[in-house]
Amino acid sequence: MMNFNDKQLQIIETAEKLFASKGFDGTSVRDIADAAAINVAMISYYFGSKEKLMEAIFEVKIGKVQMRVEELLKDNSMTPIEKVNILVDEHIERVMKSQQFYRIMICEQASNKSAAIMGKVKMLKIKNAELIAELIKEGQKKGDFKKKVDVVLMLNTMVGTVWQTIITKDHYQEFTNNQSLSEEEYEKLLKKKLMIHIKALFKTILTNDE
Amino acid sequence: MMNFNDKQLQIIETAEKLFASKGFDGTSVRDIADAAAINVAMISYYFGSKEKLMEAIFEVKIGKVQMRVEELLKDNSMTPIEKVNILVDEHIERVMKSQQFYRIMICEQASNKSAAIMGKVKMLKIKNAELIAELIKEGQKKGDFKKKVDVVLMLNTMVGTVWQTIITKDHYQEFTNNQSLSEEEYEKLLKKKLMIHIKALFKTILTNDE
DNA sequence: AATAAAGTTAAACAAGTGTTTGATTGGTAT
DNA sequence: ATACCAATCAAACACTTGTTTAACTTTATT
Repeated sequence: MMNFNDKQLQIIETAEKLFASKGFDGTSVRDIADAAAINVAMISYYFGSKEKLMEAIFEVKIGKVQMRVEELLKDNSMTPIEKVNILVDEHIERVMKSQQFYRIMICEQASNKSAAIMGKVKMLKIKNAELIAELIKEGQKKGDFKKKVDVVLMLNTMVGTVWQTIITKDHYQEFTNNQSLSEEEYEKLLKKKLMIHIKALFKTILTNDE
Repeated sequence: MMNFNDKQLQIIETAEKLFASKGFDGTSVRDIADAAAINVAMISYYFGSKEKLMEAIFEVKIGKVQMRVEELLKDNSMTPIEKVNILVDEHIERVMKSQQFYRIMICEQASNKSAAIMGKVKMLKIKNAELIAELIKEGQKKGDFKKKVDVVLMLNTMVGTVWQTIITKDHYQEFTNNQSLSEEEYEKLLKKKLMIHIKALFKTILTNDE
């Protein structure tokens, strides 16, 4: 894991926003340099290349998520059920807060150009799936969860639903008669709805035996 | 709705594949021309620009989906429950079959650069949501479905789960101990799992009253 | 067969790309 | 003060981008 200095972090932050709104290819190194008020050469100087800058962005973001999830699952003052619920809430909170970044991530995953980035994402996903699978097992032993649970499909439903809701939020604001709300209020409402919706789905997935 | 001749359709088909695997910005008009064995100028000649070519791709694909959904929902030899199940199955079948195209669509949506394309996608989504909302109402009248159903969230769960499963299918093949399967077999298995999973979720969303 | 239109081409175009260079600055340690 | 090294800069580099041009072949119409 690399350590970045202030200047690098400033560039990373600026680039993250630009990549998110205009895409990786759609953003030139000069755009980044202008927005960050630095010279173009500094990007190559600090990161080696535009591609490596992107990797640095992912490294920072993914590292944070990884740490938080591990911390939560280690905590043994909570039951598996509680942990799953918090996992859902925090995932939604996180994605809603850094929508920009997740837009890049989606694009990168969808077009899987950079092997380095895909590798990082894959590692994160696998690691998380393993941790959560263990959590589920714990809950099964306690008798809280049913015996057969497909962890991957469950996580895909969470991640997928949240993503799809964010991506299409503008489409449906009209449809669901929420035009009167400010963007902030509407996002708050969406967040709340999502949390209830996904936790309800998880309850079915985890407990409804038949 | 435009009508395209054979040459145009050939270019559309080639471009679709390239855009899907390398992204819109990642694919040059020369790449397309080479792959389609035509001269670069033909793209401008037939479509006006690279951007308009992309729009043409979306027009063709979206038109097909729109028609099929409308046809299915009009059919009155089936109950609402049956229609919902078919809707799920056909969605999964469709996305699995044209994974390439859906990768572009996801990227386009995530980075919303082209207003023209976003407009087309939005129209499709709204139209479909309206049609399915009507279908749900029908089911509610018959007493098959519960009273409060959030159609948008329900659709987001379907679309999102399928998408996420496809995007990350490589990550998890190892994790779920399916390395021995060929890619074709693994996709078949995924498709089957997805259909069961989502229909189960829909059953909860549509009927589980509490 | 003559004329017009459509299709196709290689080459040129202007603009933008990521990266490197080599000079210059500013601060730190000798 | 000197030497040193990292930071910063404008400029240049080599290359790719999407699009247009103008010449040509092919096809269809009269």
